[in-house]
Amino acid sequence: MTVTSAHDPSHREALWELEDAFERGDLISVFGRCTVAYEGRAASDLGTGDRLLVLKPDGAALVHTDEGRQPVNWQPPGSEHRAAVREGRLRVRSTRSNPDETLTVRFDRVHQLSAMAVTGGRDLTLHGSEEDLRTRILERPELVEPGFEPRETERPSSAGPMDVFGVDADGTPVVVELKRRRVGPDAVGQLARYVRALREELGAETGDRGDGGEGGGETDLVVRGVLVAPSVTDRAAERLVDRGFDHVALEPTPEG
Amino acid sequence: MTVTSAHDPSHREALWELEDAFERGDLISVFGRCTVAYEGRAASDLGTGDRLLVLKPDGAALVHTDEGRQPVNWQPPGSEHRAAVREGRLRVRSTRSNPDETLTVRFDRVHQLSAMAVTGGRDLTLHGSEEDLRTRILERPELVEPGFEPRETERPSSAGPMDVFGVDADGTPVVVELKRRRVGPDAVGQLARYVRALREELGAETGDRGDGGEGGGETDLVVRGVLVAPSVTDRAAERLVDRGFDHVALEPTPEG
DNA sequence: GACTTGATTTCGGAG
DNA sequence: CTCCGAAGTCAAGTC
Repeated sequence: MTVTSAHDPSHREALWELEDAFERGDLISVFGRCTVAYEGRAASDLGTGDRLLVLKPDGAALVHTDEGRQPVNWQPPGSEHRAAVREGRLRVRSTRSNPDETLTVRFDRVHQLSAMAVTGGRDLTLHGSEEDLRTRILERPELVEPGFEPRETERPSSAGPMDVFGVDADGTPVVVELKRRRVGPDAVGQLARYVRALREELGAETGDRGDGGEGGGETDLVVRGVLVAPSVTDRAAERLVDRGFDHVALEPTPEG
Repeated sequence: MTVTSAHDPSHREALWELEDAFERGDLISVFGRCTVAYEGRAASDLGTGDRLLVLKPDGAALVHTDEGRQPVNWQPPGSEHRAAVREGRLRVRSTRSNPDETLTVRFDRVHQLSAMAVTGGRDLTLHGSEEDLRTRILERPELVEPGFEPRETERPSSAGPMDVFGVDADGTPVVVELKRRRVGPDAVGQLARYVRALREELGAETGDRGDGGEGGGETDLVVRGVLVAPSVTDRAAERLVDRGFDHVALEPTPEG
């Protein structure tokens, strides 16, 4: 494992090290006093201060301050890094196209520069995702409700693919929307789109009533909607009732 | 500006440096060969490999590989960092509560460790956000349509606050939903929620017709919905027509 | 605290 | 390439 490291390098030295590191495909970390400018989908400016710049061989660039999980400025993978000394400062610029975006970091001083070749070991195994929830339901459909029979996942519709499509004990079609965590009103809207699309597809007699809510009631709903999530917000619960949909409380993995 | 730097430190040396850096409130960068384990809202494991660990004094922790804008593992601000030598490895652990989450990085070897005190210079001026779009519309309402009069921003409703509420040239109430970029069907659903809520609030005669789409037409809509965004997807456009809403093509800043 | 929405969201998959 | 939805989304503002 080769690690390059330079303490308080001159701009020239830093430039050489950066260009070598770009060439080698290293992962790079630069501490220094700098300004940052971004222009692309939006535009931003950041005054002088000490920050950490991370440059990745895939084109990603991250400018981090001492706070926050998010970089204060960045450039996504696919960008191209270039470095130069301009007007007495070390300028690092990352550009990409589609959309055209440019991130420019200008260093007054570079305090510390490190670079390391990094390959492999990128495969993360994650548990507790929405896919885990789907697997759980397909293996134990009764967790949705007794008699539920999944028929298809990612079933296409004019509104896009629905998470799980199946039928209940009465043979009534059921659209199931899965969420790995507590959900708000948007998820109900999403479920409603799929249910509506399926009702239209099946030529359901009821059209899309059930919207109005009060009074009418959900007579002869030929397509049911079920939201499977650990819990729902109050507003989401209201909308579920309005639409005549059901909520099933379920975690992506057994006992959290 | 004080920068601490250690090349190929022993675990003991790295531990001392880390603990000092925690004490000083430094921003820390660690290159090394490590495994990563996460447990909390979900759970994940990452096998041995060379990575960059960034530790912030606000509690944020980031594990970066050579690819991607996103860290492969992380801990949000508010966590607490601790370091120790265990079983011949340098273990760095960040924990937080609510939700209870733990990130554990175990280093076989530390290649390079740097730390620097970083304060201030965190104020970013960003242009091109949704707020800029709102400002633009409030200053030049005719960009929405001739005769449009904004009356309120963030107007509350049972469905949440609407971006802009106003009236058109005929005095008809208008709900405006703003998006800084091209939008899909979800934005139309969001607008529909606000429009429906306002119709109910105003005791509108039409309820929420206009859904069925074909035929009926949008007779006597007492509340209009306008989506302001640079552009919309085909599916979103269909839903706009279904609902009887309008789209106004507008960028958050002049000549984007 | 919970809730809602925006974001230079990023990311992955399908068409 | 665009479109669509998930994410350990994060982060900000409000209640």
